[in-house]
Amino acid sequence: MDTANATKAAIGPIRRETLQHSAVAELRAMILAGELPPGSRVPEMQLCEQLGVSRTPLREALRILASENLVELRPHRGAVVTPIDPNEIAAIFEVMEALESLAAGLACRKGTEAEFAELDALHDQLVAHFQTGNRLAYSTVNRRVHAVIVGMARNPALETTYAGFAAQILRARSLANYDADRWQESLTEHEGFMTALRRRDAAAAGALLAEHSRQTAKAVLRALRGNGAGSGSGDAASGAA
Amino acid sequence: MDTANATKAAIGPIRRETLQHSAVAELRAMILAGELPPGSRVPEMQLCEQLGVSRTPLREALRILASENLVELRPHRGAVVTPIDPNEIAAIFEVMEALESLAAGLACRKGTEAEFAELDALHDQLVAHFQTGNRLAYSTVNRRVHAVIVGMARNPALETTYAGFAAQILRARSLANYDADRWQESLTEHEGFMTALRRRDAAAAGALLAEHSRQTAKAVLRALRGNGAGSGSGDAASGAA
DNA sequence: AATCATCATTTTGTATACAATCTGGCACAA
DNA sequence: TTGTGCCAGATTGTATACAAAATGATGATT
Repeated sequence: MDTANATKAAIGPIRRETLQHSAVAELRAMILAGELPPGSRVPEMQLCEQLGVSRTPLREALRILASENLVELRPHRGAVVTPIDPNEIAAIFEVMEALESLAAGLACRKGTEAEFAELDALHDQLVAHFQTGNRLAYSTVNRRVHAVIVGMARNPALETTYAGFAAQILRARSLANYDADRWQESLTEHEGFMTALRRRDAAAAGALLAEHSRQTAKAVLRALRGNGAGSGSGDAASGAA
Repeated sequence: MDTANATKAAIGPIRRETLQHSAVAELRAMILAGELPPGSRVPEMQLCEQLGVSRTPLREALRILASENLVELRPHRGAVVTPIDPNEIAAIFEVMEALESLAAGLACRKGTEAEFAELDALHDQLVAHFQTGNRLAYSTVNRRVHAVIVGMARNPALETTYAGFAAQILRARSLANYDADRWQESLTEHEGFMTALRRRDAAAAGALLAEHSRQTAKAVLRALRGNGAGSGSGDAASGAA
């Protein structure tokens, strides 16, 4: 059957993406880009004509996004883009700290030479973007560095969980441009755990990445709370960062 | 959340649960009970008449279960109950170890006296069930102990993530009755981390719960692989437990 | 004037009908 | 016999129509 498919595929790459799948991708992009701001209502019919699909695939897409915590579904009351609750973000960072530490340790033991080389290359880009002052490029490469480290852990469960939390944090960051001083600190911390990674020192790398995560959390949360951009109601928010 | 629901329910228990929601609950129960065995195909129409709902809510329910990794959806090819892949389970246990350790540490700092008392009571039940030889009751209480600890961490993100992984592990356990010797070991480990928890010793509790998780992983994976019940293809499975 | 009940509008939840795709088997030719 | 192309059945993806619930406004009553 490979030959049959190959023949057909060679002639025409049969468009084979379900509408719901592309709807999920598009909506997720919209939300992560801040196009649909946190807390905004998301009427189904409006999105239908916006995306050019009917309600059925759109609703299924919303269910998927709800499972990623990108939207909230209230029965009979519609969907809203999940508001950024500083307490939720603080909680996510608590878990992220553990995940990054785990990832770093596993990466030291399971990463390939090629991956370590890629990490080095990415880190060089990071330094370059810092010196150029290109903030957007820096944070893009920054995310990629962490993603590569997580990937090196050879753990799909970890990877999926990490990606979900990373998306939430990205959303939180986008609405609170955080401290400029933090930039220098961040790079210094990157230098630190990169050194540990180059030595394949699992314990040190884990500890340093955890510390990096903790400092990032502190900065993001300070920006979030200072900004007052969140829509959540504060509670036991103190002890988190 | 119980209190909020209780308030409304107290005035008028307007039993209005959407069909999709109850369909999710019922299907999830079926899957976790092993009624729908891992790997089995799940034709939509068959489930429709079995649950007495139409395809629309059922499909949305399947999407939700897919996001929990309880079913897999292949486009145009239907859904199957997610097969138990020992490598996947090993990966989940790796993450669980980190999560349990995190939870124990946080629980020591954030748990209330009432919760610690509840833990003690549950532990007593655990001992009783062990002495009685009631294995089913033991494992039920066992799960509850861990759930309470996780709940004491006051971290919704952690709680949700933990619950998802716990469900997967439960499924894996159900199809491989694991070692009887393990039972005694398990109880001993429970005694250990309970002692640490009573002292509110976050570091020790974290370490002991991580160790407990690691030992459980080893036993479950040995049973899984010995049984040959999984459908996955083996790879880099060795270093996990 | 304020409060409560009632109703119309709007939005979501569900069912069903139609279109596209996959699977398996059959006939036909080499 | 073996391989290929094609067709029929079954299953999924999508659209639309209908039912139920929530929201907001309107009017009556106190």
